[in-house]
Amino acid sequence: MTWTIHGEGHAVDSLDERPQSNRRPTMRDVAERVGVSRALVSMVFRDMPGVNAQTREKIKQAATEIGYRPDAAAQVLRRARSRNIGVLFTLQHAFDRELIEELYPAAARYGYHLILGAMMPSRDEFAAVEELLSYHCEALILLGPDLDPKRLDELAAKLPVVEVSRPVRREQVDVIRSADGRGMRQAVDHLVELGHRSIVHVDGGRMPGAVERRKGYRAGMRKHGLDEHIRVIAGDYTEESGAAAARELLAEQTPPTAVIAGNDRCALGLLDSFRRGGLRVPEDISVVGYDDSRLARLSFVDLTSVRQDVEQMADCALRAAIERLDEGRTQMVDIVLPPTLIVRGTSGPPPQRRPVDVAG
Amino acid sequence: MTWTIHGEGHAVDSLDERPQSNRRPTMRDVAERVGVSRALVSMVFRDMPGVNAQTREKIKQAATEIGYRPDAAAQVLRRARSRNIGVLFTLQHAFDRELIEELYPAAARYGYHLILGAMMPSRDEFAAVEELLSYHCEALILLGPDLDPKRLDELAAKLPVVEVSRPVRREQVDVIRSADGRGMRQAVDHLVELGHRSIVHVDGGRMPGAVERRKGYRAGMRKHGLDEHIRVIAGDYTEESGAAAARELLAEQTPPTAVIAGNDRCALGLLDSFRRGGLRVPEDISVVGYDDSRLARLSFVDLTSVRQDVEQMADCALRAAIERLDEGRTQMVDIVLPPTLIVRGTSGPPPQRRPVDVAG
DNA sequence: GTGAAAGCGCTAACAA
DNA sequence: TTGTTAGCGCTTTCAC
Repeated sequence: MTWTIHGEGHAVDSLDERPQSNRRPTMRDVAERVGVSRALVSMVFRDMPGVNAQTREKIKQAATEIGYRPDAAAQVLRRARSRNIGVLFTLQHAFDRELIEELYPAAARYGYHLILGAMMPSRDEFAAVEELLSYHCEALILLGPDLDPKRLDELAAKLPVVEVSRPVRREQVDVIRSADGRGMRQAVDHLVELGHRSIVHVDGGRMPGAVERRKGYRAGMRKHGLDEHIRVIAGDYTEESGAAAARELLAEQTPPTAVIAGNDRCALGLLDSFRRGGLRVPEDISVVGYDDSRLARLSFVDLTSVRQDVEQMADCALRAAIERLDEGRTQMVDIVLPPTLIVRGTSGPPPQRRPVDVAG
Repeated sequence: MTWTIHGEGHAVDSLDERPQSNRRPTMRDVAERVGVSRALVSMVFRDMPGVNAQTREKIKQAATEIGYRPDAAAQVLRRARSRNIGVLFTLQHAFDRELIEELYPAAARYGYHLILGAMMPSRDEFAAVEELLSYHCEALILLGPDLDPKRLDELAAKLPVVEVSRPVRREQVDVIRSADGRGMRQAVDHLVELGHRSIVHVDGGRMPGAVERRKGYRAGMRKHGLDEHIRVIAGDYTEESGAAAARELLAEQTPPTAVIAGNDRCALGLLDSFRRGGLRVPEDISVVGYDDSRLARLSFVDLTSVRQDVEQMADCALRAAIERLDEGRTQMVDIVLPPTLIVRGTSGPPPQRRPVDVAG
């Protein structure tokens, strides 16, 4: 291991370097500087009415001057309510990031704070949840994590829990999701309208929404009388699973004319492997994804995909938590938002072929 | 907008549903249950010596029974040191996630806690930093964010600040990065050894590490006497910029035989567009990425790429902070870790061509 | 090996 | 409109 270090680590006579041992300014410091009581400073920082505008201004300014900043720990400790909402995420899917992005403004709108809790191979669910609870989170929003039902019930007995995307069906766990079944049916409709009949689905196994998407695919196919063309290949929402499915299909005599992937990552694997296998998309085969992720929108991917309304999902998730927190709701709620099919360049009419299966 | 709601939001006579108004158990509850003092319980939870093993056991068990969990807010408030380290990230690049993943175990090793602060379009740097400071973070690790130098100096005057990947060169800001210049030279060496001479670099503009990578590319080319083949196309670490560069190159009479991308995302754009343009990789053109991200490792991408040692970067970042916190270091440190070229399937010998530029 | 007591910085109820 | 007061749950001396 080679490294370069500029500057050695020797301590100096700590006098001016950094205001060592200079404890952080407190409310008392601000109050004394202005010559008012601490309570008044507190009111100013909580934007409470009943403080002379001039005094308010003086206090704000004094605070800035001495670099005062409210102490979240003290606030959380003292207040009856923390107004903290914990967000448990895994960052495994681009969708997580998009949701978190939307959660921030939504939380601000409702006067709540978000506390992020990462769940990772190096940090299990338990550690993450404990941390969130130790910071007085009043509710939990779960983005990706695969908590087992028992644990979920335990948590939900203590505080409001909202699952996003995973329709868990526990008595006390709210669920926000998009109508995955409907989204899939839209995808099937779209392909059928283009003239496809042999449409395969590469699914997402046990991943969030995968069951509904699979069902939606089957229902959509049946609706068009394509029962005998129904075919699901097992996958897991990864590029690899898409690539594997593509290789399987490429090896066949009569590959399908269209494939609907469980999500965009899977679609990406399909796209790449089909093209490497010599198929043109969409001329030889159509591919449809799910999520309308950043990936799908890239000009060179240009993937037809089903879009979930992330902004609204974020808002609903927060609202679900807040309804329990502030409005006394105790009944479970399962909110299903409508998805939208975004047609792009990877879907088109099927290739002309000798009418070999006009049996249907 | 359509949605389905199962269950209506009417409040019930709050008696058994959820232990309403049941304040969370405190240390006092545990102490009373066991019949000891609160101080003792505190010692047990801090794993301090000097507590009878049996008593310790009884206390732990009582705590579990009543569902006691230490209150982080109270701890942070009371303790002289929070041992919290704030991590400011953007999630724009896969690298962020990998680093965070490694930071957790590293922090645990040193007895510190991580607090995540997301910086997003919907949440500016200021809000994120304020939040971290309000939770008594003792040091800040910056992953992606593009703080301006002035702000950086201000922060560094208050607490240790460690930049990962961005060599910012401020008097008091520690930097952990990999030797991007060296990594690029390795990439150039590799391609030259394969027989390439016309090697283009699609750079990363002002993104982290881009300057060094660009310099490394130039230096590498010069080392091999390929000065006149030096060519940098402007990019920004996105797939789009790679795709644009590829289109530009495809339109040329004599495209280069190899391209080194500023990062893997850019390489992905290059790969896709080259293939769509009818070029085979690596037979017609070689492509090398940077970061060795999850993307590069996908079997169907199989990208030759330069790997940064994420685990070690995480460890160094934490150590840099801790050296200032606990060991009195006050001199800036700039740690440069060696990268490794990972050769995969997108680089190979250049195509045989009429010897048109054997001038060099 | 154990317990009593004094706050950490802040909020909220009340009094002036 | 402003000030007083009593803790929130925990840590940390210091005395027993």
